[in-house]
Amino acid sequence: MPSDAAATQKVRPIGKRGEKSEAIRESLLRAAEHVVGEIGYANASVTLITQKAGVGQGTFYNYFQSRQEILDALLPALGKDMLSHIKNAALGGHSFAELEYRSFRGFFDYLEQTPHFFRILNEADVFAPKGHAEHFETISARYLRFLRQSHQNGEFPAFREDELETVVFILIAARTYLAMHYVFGEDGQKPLPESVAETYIKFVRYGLEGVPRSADANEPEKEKQ
Amino acid sequence: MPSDAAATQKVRPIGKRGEKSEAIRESLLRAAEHVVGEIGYANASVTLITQKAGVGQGTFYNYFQSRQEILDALLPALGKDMLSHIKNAALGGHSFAELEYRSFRGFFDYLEQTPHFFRILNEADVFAPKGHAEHFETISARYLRFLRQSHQNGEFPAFREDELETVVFILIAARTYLAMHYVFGEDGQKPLPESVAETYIKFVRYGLEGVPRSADANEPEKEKQ
Amino acid sequence: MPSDAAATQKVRPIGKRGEKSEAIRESLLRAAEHVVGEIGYANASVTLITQKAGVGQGTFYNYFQSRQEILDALLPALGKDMLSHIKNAALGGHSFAELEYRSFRGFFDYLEQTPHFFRILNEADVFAPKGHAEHFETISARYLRFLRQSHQNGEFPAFREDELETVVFILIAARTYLAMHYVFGEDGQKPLPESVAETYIKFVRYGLEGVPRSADANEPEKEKQ
Amino acid sequence: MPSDAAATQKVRPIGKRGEKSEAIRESLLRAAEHVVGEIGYANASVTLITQKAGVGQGTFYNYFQSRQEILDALLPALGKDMLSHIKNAALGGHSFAELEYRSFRGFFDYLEQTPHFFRILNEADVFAPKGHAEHFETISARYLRFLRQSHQNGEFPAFREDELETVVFILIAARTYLAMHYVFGEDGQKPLPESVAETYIKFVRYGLEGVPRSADANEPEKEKQ
DNA sequence: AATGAATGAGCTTTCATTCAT
DNA sequence: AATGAATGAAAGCTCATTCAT
Repeated sequence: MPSDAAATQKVRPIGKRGEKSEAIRESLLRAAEHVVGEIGYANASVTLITQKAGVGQGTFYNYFQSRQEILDALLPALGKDMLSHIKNAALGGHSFAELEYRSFRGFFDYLEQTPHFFRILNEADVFAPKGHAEHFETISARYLRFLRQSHQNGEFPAFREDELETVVFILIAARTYLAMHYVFGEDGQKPLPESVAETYIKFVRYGLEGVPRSADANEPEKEKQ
Repeated sequence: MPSDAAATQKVRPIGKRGEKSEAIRESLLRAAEHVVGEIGYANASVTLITQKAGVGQGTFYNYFQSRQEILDALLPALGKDMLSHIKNAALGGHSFAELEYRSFRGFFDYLEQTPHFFRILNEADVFAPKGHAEHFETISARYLRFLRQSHQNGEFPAFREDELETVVFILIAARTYLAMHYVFGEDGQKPLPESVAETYIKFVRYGLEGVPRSADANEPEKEKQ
Repeated sequence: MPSDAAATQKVRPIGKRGEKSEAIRESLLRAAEHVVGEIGYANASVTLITQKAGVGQGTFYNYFQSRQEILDALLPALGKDMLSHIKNAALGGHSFAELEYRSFRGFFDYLEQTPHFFRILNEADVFAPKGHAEHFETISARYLRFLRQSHQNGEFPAFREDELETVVFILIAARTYLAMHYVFGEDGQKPLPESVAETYIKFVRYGLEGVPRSADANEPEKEKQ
Repeated sequence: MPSDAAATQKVRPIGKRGEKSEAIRESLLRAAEHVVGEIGYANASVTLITQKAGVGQGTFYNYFQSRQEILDALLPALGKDMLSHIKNAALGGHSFAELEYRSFRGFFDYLEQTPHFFRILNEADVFAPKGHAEHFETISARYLRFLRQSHQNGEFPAFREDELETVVFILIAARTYLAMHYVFGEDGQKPLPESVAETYIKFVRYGLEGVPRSADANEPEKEKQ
């Protein structure tokens, strides 16, 4: 639930000591998320973040050692969010193709409801390399586990297990670029066109599972819903 | 040959007026390329660039209207370079798979000999959006033309022509991320492992061309060279 | 008491928070006054001002949004000073002529003890137009009120009330130019010669009040003091 | 005749050597006049001036030793113009009042047809002090001669000759301020209201010549024209 | 004599971080 | 622990002037 009303959030002091501490930290992270999401890492000044968080400027340094530290903390925090969203979205799928399709859609759902996320993700590579690496590590590891499992279940036998990592990178890359171009392209944010999702899943299924060469394949058997 | 020794290059005045002018402009671009490649757009100050170029600070503004302008000029200039390199690399291929494989290798060759390029490419999205958009436009258009031609030659009949754009984005994304992780991963620059290239091309071929499900496919028939 | 020794003033922190703040702001204004008074608006750099004020450069922007802002603040601040000085000087006068004479002298007294003022006033027209307009508005309005009152008391019946504004401009102009030439002329600052003051007041009295043509007028009845 | 079409003037080479030289110098002065008149001394860069003059940047320094030099040359050059215009305007007047009135109008005529002039005059005090002093010297000397003559002819007997200088400063000041407020006030340039001219001349005539105290003077006998 | 590119001093402004309160 | 004022390094950019051609 990274959403939140726009204006300055005032930290409401809660009961125990540590809880208040935690609340401020949270508040700063939330504020940073908004600020970065709106104006980018480059312009996310400590002043802006603390203002949005409703705390004094100096307070910042009681919770983070440097501006860079909070920037690096941003993506991993959101990443967890995203992962759990995707996990949910994938529930109920059975075959690899089903699961992949659902999680693909889950990813784009998440983007739609968390518009800041993509900018944070995208710029992190440059501005929060540590955070980016950590995030990437996490999601690619999970993705890899998923592929391995499918592989052990006998899917895409044309690939050796040690090839799966490469495939993971390709799939993550694809998602990201498709988001970049179709969702966050020139004129504001739009939903991903269904046709793009279908082309993607077709390409991936064929790529991994293979398909008869003669393919009359223009009606991919995406899950009936 | 954008490479060059590290230290300050001194501009040697050449014969005619315009030639010298051109030489300085070139020199500044070259310097910017180095600086950005090494420390990123964010830290590429005009001072650093002019120092590296061996000219006075003020001189910069005789050739570029602003710092941003040279940053935006960087990628398109290098992009041309890259494209012609890849074109060369692809010469002699016949089938889609052959051409794709060769140009894929060509891309990674280029990265190897132009180590700055990747950082410039990667950060451009954030720091030189105009330049990045222009570059992306160019390469995806070319890529699309290539896919369309193959499609008209009867390759990957499982895809409709209007799906090819999506495929192009996936392929470009894949290259980029593979470069990011295998070539510019944690410990300095390394060549792309051949196994990764093979996995990539296998995935793409299957993805587009299809393959018998029973695939004994672990010996991809990449072109014999 | 805007006077002060030349060198860097060190801000002595006073008791309460707000007081110190106010002290620094004052200090900056005072410093700006000195700097502008000595080398003119054009050369009054933020660096110079903060140095003279004895604070760090960045501190400046905690108190003023821009260099221009402090420049615009200068004249209105001093203008208030001047007005109250003149008001004081005029106390006790009765007729128009008496009041005018006293306030004229008051003006020149003020210049004498606030030597920076004149340059600030003079250049403001160009460098701090907002401040200048505000100042001019204030003093001409006050002057006009004064003339109107005298007029209602039956003085200078040769003029209609709507002519008084024009007269005000003439009188302000006269003061300013006389200061420019006699006080701040070529060789440093000098007091206004009494003879000039007398000529001025004679000219104004005749101009407004009239005088017998045959005037034996070389002994103007300026107030006996 | 300082007027001239707007765009870049191209210097047309004329017959003799020295003439061309003179033409370029003239051209630069003319250009500077325009530039300063439009954007003020502060923003009148050498580049702008040479561009407007249609000569190379470097050429400037063949004709003036510094930017300041041309700025100082500006007002005296225009001042001559103005003086001859005023002289013309005054032709035919007989009494002091007549002559003064005519030259006063002549001054405002000149402003009307040479709109740049006032800005140049006004800012010169700050930006071209040498030029300003020279100009002021010239015009006040001439004015003084005029007053002296009238004085010797028996006008304003209430004043001693040594008082006339002070009067001159007052009169020049008055003109300038009236121009500033009525002609170049807030909303662009406007002609001087006739009523202001009348008030001025009335004030001056009375001031110098005296008038019966009982004055029913609201119909000043300005010259019948 | 005319040129215009090269230069660097100097400007205003931003902002992460420190630290006294 | 919370604060916010103070700080100064560093940035982009302008422009009068020089000078080689």
